[in-house]
Amino acid sequence: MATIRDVARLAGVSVATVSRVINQKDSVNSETAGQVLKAIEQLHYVPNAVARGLAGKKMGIIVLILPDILNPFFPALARGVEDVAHKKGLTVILGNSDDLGIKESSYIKVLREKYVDGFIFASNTIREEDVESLRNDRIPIVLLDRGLNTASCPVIRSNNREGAKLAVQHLIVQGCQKIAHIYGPQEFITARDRLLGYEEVAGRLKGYSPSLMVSGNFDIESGRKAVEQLIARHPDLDGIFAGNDLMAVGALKALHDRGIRVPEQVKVCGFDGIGLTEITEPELTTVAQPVYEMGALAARILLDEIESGIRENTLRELDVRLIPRKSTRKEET
Amino acid sequence: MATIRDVARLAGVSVATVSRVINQKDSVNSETAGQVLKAIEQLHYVPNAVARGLAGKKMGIIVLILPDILNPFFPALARGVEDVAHKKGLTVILGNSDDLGIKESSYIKVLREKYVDGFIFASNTIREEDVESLRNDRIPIVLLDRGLNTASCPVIRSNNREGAKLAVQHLIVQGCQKIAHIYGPQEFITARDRLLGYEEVAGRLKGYSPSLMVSGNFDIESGRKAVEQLIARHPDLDGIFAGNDLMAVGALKALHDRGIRVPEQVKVCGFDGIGLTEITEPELTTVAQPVYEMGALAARILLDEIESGIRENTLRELDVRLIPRKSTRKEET
DNA sequence: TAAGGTTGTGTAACCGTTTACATTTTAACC
DNA sequence: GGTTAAAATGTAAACGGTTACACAACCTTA
Repeated sequence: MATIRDVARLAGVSVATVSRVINQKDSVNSETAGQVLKAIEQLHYVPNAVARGLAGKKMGIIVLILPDILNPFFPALARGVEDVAHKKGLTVILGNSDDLGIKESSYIKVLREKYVDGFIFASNTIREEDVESLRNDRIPIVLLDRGLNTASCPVIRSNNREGAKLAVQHLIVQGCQKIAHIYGPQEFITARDRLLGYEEVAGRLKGYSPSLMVSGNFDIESGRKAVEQLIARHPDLDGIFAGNDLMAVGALKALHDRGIRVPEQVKVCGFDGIGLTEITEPELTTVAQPVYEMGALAARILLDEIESGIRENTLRELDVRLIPRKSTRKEET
Repeated sequence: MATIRDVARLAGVSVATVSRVINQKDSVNSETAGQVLKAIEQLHYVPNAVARGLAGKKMGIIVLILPDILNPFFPALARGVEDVAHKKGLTVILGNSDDLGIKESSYIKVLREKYVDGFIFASNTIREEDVESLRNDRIPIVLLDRGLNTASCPVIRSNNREGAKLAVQHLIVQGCQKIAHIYGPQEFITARDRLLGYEEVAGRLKGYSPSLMVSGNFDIESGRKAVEQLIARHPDLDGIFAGNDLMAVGALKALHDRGIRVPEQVKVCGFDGIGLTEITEPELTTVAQPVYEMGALAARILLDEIESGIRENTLRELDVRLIPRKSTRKEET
């Protein structure tokens, strides 16, 4: 592999000049630049990223830490990040944290020494101290789905509360009168906001009772179990709003197993808009988050900060949209 | 951040000695080593990975190139790779190629200059020349799902042909007599092998006809269309072996739309074993590949080669296993 | 006891860039 | 033409490690 010195020699200039041409920094006589370019061409010279990284403390790499790429919510996020990064010539390192603060810290420790340009955390367990320490070293960060309190960096999330309200209102319009909610782990702000949205709308219903809210873990199995509880408590329930799609799928399964027909007897609505929702029978109504766009936006914000060095610690809340499908269809009379 | 020179100064030795202690190379007096260790501790010194990378041409990074992380087959693969890599202290760069040779080349070009330690290609379109050029630079590679001809590097895949035979035999045992096959793009060896396995077993059936084989694209929509064709040609067909799970899901949908009941009238079997298969109604029988293990194995082989420098260009074919579910259930009489 | 091995350590070159600073050349103005 | 600013280029010191080579001190061994 040719080095910058080879190029300099062939072009009859110093390495500094070659570097200037490559980076289009400072001024270079256009004729000289031509010589250099020709030499670069001739030697098939490509600048070495590691040497650059060492000198400039930036490797052209961003890191995406998420809980688990196996969770069907995250591939779209990852793809959004990667597409934007790749377009700008950066590469993406992927880390699965399993929502373990320790694992996150370990990624940060290792990657910091690799001079990565920035981090995107889609994981809910990042430690405040880790964020602080990265900020101190002026390493850009973008957070997904975190609370406002962490106002020291840009945060992206979607409008979970509004989404939940949309879901419940939709169920009402479709004729439901007794609507239950399976909520996710309350340490996640997303789960809290969805619960709040539910309460705001469903709380006004005549048939409402706090016992219509049961907890789940954001996975299929817990959705299933939640339905068992709900049916026992409220045999007359006619609508379920699940805190995410996986739990909604579990609910669908439990209802099917008990011979309760969806949507005729009970209508079900999920949240997230993952691909699975088009595959269930009946297809699942859901409140779709713009997951790919969230990833892409996170990457763009991160890259902007990397390029400009300017922090914009704004909170961006993206709009969600309801996708009505068969699982909440009103029977034609 | 402290550097190796700070440590050397504090310990009263040369940087070479510090380096020796860190890397446990060459011999160092144990007393001296103690001093160095103490200094390292005291300064919270962590070696800089980029400087190391520049000197040693290895950044402690491996690359996983796959067609598209959105395809539900790949997250498990990625997770397998990442878990093994993370355990050994390496990080993983992820690239989506969209099965475009150009995109793969572009990743290779960029990443080579980042001194990545090795590549795993789960993408079917890597150019022979790219493989060659990496091999020439002694950069380790592992290939997934490629043919034998590319015998210049380790290849991992699962036993697609046996799996297809398992699937068809299972359908026969469940009572099917006229079994169709929806095959994937024939430029993929996986799709070819599955087709061969199908022909080998189904070809012996009385009702067999070449027109029972129709093509698909490994996606849901093409599975749907394939069924339309099949039903038109063979209204009496009673079994479908789809070349992958996504097409099987499409088949299920098309059958459902036409009011054909699964498994009573037609039985359906997929291939891959992705999570979706547990969510359909009826749940989908499938031939499961050990996807996570394939990823983990690929990473282990790669890391072995990185550590030892020894190439073992073997082809490993992993066993698949049939998971019988409702979509092929025989009605009790 | 002289020759030949180990063991332990330091010196300095090297990996391939960027960039602060110095120096030279050119342009611009009165 | 002389002064000054701007443009163009070169020199060499970072960036933070690894490692070939040299050398000293201490053992062996015949």
